[in-house]
Amino acid sequence: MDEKKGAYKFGEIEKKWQAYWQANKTFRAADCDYSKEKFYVLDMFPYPSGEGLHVGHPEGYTASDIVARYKRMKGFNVLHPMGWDAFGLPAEQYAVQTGTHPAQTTQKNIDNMRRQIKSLGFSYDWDREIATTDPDYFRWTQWIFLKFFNSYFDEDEQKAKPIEQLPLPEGLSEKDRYEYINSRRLAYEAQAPVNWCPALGTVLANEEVVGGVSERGGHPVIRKPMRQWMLRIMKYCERLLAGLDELDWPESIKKLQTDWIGKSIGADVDFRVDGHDVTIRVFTTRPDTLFGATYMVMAPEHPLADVITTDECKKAVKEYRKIAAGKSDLDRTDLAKEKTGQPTGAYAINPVNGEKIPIWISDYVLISYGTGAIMAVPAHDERDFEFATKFELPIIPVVEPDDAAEAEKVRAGQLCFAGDGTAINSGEFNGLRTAEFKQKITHWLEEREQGAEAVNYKLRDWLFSRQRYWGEPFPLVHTRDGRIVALTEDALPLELPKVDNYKPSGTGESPLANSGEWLDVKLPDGTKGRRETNTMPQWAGSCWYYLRYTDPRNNDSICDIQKENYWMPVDLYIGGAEHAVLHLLYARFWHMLLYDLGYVSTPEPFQKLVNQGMILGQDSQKMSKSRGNVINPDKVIADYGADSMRLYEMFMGPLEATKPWNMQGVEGVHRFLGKTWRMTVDESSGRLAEAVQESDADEQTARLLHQTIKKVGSDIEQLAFNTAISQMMIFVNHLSKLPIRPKSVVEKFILVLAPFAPHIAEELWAKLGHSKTLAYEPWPQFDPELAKEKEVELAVQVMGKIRDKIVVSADATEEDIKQKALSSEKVIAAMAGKKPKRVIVIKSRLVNIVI
RNA sequence: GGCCGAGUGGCGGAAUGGCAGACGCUGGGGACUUAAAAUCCCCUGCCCGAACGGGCGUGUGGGUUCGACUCCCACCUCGGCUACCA
Repeated sequence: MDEKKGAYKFGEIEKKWQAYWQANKTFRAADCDYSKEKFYVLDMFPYPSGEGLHVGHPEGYTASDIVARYKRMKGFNVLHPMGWDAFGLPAEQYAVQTGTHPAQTTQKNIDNMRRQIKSLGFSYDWDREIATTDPDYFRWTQWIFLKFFNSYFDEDEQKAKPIEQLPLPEGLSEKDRYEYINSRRLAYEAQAPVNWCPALGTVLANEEVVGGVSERGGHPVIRKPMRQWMLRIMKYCERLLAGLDELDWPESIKKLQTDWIGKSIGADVDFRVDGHDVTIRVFTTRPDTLFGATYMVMAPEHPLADVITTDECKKAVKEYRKIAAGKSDLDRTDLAKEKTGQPTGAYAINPVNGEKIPIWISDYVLISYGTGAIMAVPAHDERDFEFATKFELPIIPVVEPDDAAEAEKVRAGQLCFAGDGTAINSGEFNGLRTAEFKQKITHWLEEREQGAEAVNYKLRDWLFSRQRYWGEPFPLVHTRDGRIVALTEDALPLELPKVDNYKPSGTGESPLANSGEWLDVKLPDGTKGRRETNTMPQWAGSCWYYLRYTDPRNNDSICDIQKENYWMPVDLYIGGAEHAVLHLLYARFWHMLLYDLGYVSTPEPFQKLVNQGMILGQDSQKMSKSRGNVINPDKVIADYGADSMRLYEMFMGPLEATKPWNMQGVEGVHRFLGKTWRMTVDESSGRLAEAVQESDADEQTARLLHQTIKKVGSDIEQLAFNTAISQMMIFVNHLSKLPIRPKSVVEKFILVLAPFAPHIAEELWAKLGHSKTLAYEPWPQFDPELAKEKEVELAVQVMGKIRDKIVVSADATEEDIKQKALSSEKVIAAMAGKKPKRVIVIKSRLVNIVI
């Protein structure tokens, strides 16, 4: 078999151009080039796993690369970087098993994934590559942590300020002063529950707990309070909510963040406890149902539970609290299970009517939300209704629904109604509508100092420490006299110690607690102390990496403010929807702090966000090893080439959609590239095809070319890559049939193809006689006049049914079209002698005759 | 349970108020070839019909409109996320 000299040899071509781009630094982004408009297009950087790339990664990366390449051709100065979110559990677990340092594993995985990513020909500026595990990078992650530690939140101005500016009350002792300041830092220590596995003697990350037991070994996991570092994200709830309005993000993601923050407005109400000098505060969004409160529930962890429980109930309550403490989160929230609880024997006094109501403890009330206690209104709350039904507690309806049938059931205590209605059984408030009642009763409570309007958020302060080795160490020292001292900025980076053993310490502390002399510190003033042994969570590094790309080698600051000012914000951010809440919320939070302190110039980091959809296996199931339906990108690239891979990923369907892989589809786009090749190159000689000549395009070809330039350009702007590719296929199908293919037409098409399939485009561009890369060739202009059809075919409907088609010139008047349509024989027949009542003419579409 | 998204040929999808099924895959037929691969050409939603042609058709039922895959209401199914937040 003769190997054709000029066949489309994608392997060689792709290697050649990747080497060219690398050697010429083709995609290096120039900082602060004010002669061009900037465009920052960012991918969510990957965790460098041992599995390497899966086909989901290149989906987003190809989309962003097409935009980056297109924008360069449109004259933009494009920043398109890539890096590695390289701290994380798998490398550490591997270290525990094998003793290999996680840094080694990480480096190996990065090298492999970099090779894979490069083999797809993405136009990243590799000079800006970063890894979160690099001390030159995490030095600044630690630096930002110090900013949190050394800042407080000014409530009046609703912004963070340096801790030195914190106004101090007069006359504080040194100790009080220290505590006053500490209690206001944006990074603070607190006791918080962690997933403790007694059998393994370690704390587990949430993802290591599956179904309430440890992923490894299946041992029970309980919640145990431990000393933790927290970040005061709650201070930013309002700004995190308000900022969403300005962002060009999918509405569904904005809603997810809004719901995650979970703002609700209601009232705090104080209930006196009968026979005790204490009050229990509850939060409710329905103060209008106070008259229907028939009991009260406290979370098992509530600090007053011990105080108020009567002697008769002590034993049962103690037992219940013990069981609750041993339950995992999952057990507690399992809806299938029945509600449980114990009476404390104590009674609370309802402030609106003086009624005595029993106080229970139950784990359906969470200590972490609101005040950790509720007033239960079974008639109007599903959970209370279920609980009251089980424990035979009274149900008093106080809101009457508007629907009469519903109202009857509610009155009979048979139906729980949580909507708005009219007040009943509520004394002087009877007859009020829900909204008005809420206002009045809140005011009433305020007057008597038994309650007040209150706002609550679901979002908790961010538990920021992990009991792990492979993370950023906290730049903090615990002194022997019990103080916490931050390292100075010039002491950064604080690197991880070398350890022999990556196993957890067994005390619940991180493996760093075993790391000998690293732990002992002598501060510059001579004070001795022990280093903080927790490390930061994986989110830390990804909270600000987009900033580092603007100035990745800066040794004096996170990034130069002028460069930051030039490049930020990110104009287009593409990544998976699984980061809709956590990463995107945490990154916005960090950005706000840096904004408050003047280190960045924009209030929000990511202007436009797009989520790529999931790619399923050929069997339309989620790809997984166990199903054996995983597609290996290396294999696809070896068999069909990177350009085919890129093209197929985009041709499968809309970017945001979930869609199944299909190898035959890859062959389809591969055929298209082969056709494009043969349209331009003579396969036997490898030279330009003879049909490609200097000549003018015929009218139809010119029209199709201009339509293609127009459609592909606008489709890229809308990220509708599948339809752009389909248009290019139509074009190639047409042009390759022509015996003479005007060179200028071929050239323009190659430029249009280039963002999608850059290797073959570069090669063909060279064959067409150009000596340098097409990466910065201007995007071809289309002429709207040339793109217009001369004649259009219109459908003619009679009463909405198509009866004939007519061809008219594109500039025919409505009257011309009407005449032509009405004179059609088929139309006349269909009208069966009736007179047209109305004739609707939609130019270039159709005519509808109403009779 | 809640929220979000999606239901269109044998398959991925296109059309978001104006000719449903572009483009690709699959399947069928043909050309080229000693033969095969590759390539090229034609056909390919369903039903009736020899054909011309006709009828039906975008998850289901209703509605708005001259006209609905597209807008509104109700329901069904599938997928993703979430989990007692008072």
